[in-house]
Amino acid sequence: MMMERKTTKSLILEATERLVAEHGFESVSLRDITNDAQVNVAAVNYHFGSKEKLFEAIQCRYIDPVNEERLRMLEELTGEGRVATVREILEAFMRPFLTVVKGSEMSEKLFFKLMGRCVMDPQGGLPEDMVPGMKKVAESFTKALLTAAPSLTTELVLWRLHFTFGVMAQTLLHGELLYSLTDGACGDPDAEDQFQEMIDFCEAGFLAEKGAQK
Amino acid sequence: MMMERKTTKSLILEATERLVAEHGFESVSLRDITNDAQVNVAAVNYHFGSKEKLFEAIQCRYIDPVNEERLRMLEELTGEGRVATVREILEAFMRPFLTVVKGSEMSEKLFFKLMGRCVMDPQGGLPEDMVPGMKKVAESFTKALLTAAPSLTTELVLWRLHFTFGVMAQTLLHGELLYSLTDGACGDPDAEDQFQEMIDFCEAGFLAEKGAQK
DNA sequence: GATTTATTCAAGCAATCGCTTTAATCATGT
DNA sequence: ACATGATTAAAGCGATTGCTTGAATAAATC
Repeated sequence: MMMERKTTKSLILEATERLVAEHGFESVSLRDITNDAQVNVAAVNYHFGSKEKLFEAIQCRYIDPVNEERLRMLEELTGEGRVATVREILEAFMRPFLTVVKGSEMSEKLFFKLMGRCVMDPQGGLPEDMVPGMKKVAESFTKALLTAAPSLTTELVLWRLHFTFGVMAQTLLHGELLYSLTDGACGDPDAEDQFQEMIDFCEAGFLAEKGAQK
Repeated sequence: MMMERKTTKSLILEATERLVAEHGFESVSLRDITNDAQVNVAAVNYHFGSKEKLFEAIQCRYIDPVNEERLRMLEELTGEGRVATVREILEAFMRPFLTVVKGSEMSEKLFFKLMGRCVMDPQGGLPEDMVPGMKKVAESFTKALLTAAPSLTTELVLWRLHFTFGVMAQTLLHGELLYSLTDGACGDPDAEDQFQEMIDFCEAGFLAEKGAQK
C-alpha cells in the first residue's frame, strides 16, 4: 500500500489538540496523548523536545495566524488614513477565529474550545515568543479604537478591550454550557450567529457612556 | 501558651485558597497544600475525605454566599411587583463579589482570582450540589432582565448574561494582566472602579439593538 | 548492497501523585 | 490517675508523572 500515512508528528499534534480542548492543558499527560495518537511515548520528546514545548507549539499553531489575520484586517480598515467604525474594528478582532478555523481540519467546536484554553489557561503564562505579537495586537487595536471613538480615554479603551476579550474567551470555551444550563431553552446557534451576538454586545459596551443609564 | 492556634482544618482551607488562586486547581497537589499549611499530608484526608472533596469545599465556601446575596438583592429589587432597571439587576449580579470579599479574611486580589478559577476551571464540572443554586440564579436573573428589557427575547437575554459572565470571569481572573500587557499604561484601579466599568459595559451590551451601529 | 541517518520501540529511570496504615500524641471526662 | 475519643505524625503503598536509554527498524545516501 503506497498510501501516505500521517506522520507521527502530526498525529501527536492532533491528539494533543483534541485532548487539550476537551480537558485543558494541566489535565493532559504524555501517556494520554500517546495513547490517543497510537504512538510511542518517546516520540513526543523526540519530535518536540519536551511536553512544555509541545504545548507551546499547540498554542502558537493557530493563535499566531489569528493575530496575523487580525492585523491584516485592521490594516485594511485603517490603512492610508481610512477611518473605521468601532463595529468594524471589533469584527477585525473577532472574525479571524472564524477565518482560521475554516482553513484548518478541526471542527469548529473543538477549535473554539482549544482557543479558549489557550486564552484562559495559558500553561504557565504565554509562550515567550508570543508576547510581542499579543502586545502588537493590543496596541494596534487600542489605537484604532481610540480613533474610532475619540470620546474615550486610552484607559477606558484598554478596559473595554479587556472585557471584549472576556466575552470572547467565555463564548469560545463554554459555548455549550449555556445550552445545558438552560435545558436547551437556548438553541445551538452556528458560529456566525454567536459571532454577531458578540459584536452587538461588545460594540454597545464600547460606546457606552460612563455611568450611563439609557 | 494558651494562645488559641488556628485549627488544622482552617490552615488547610486557607493554604488551598492561596495556591488555587495563584496556580489553578489542576496544578496544586496535596503536598503543595500541606507544605504551605505546615501540616501533615494525612490531615487533608482526615478532615475532608479526599482532595476532590476539599476542592468542592473551596468552591462552595464563597460561591454559595455570593449566589445567596445575588438572589437577596434581586428580591429586594423586584419583590412585590417592583420594577428594576437593567443596570440595577446587573449590579445585583456582580456586587455580591465585593460584599462577600469584605466579609472574608482574604485580600481582594486573591479572592477575585479564586472566584475566577471557580468559574473558569471548575475542577471536573461544578460540584453537584452547586448546580441547582446556579440554575436558580440564572433563571431568576433571566426573568428579571426580560421584564426590565421587554424588547429582548429570552434567548438574547441568555446569551447576554453569558457574555456578562465572561466579562466578570476575565476581570476576576486576569485583572492584573491588563496592567502588565500595557506596561502600566492602564492604572491599578480599585475593585469598586473595575466594578463600575463592568456595569457600564454590560448594561450597554444588554440594551444593544440587533445589528446595531449607533 | 553497504553505510549512514532518521525514526520507532520496549523498558525502565527517579520523582511525584493521592491515599492509607499504624502508632504516637493530645484533649477530655470520670 | 486513668480511660476514651479526636487529632497528628512518620512511613510507605501502588500508580502515574515526564523523560531517557539502548536496541531494533525504516528510510535515505553512497
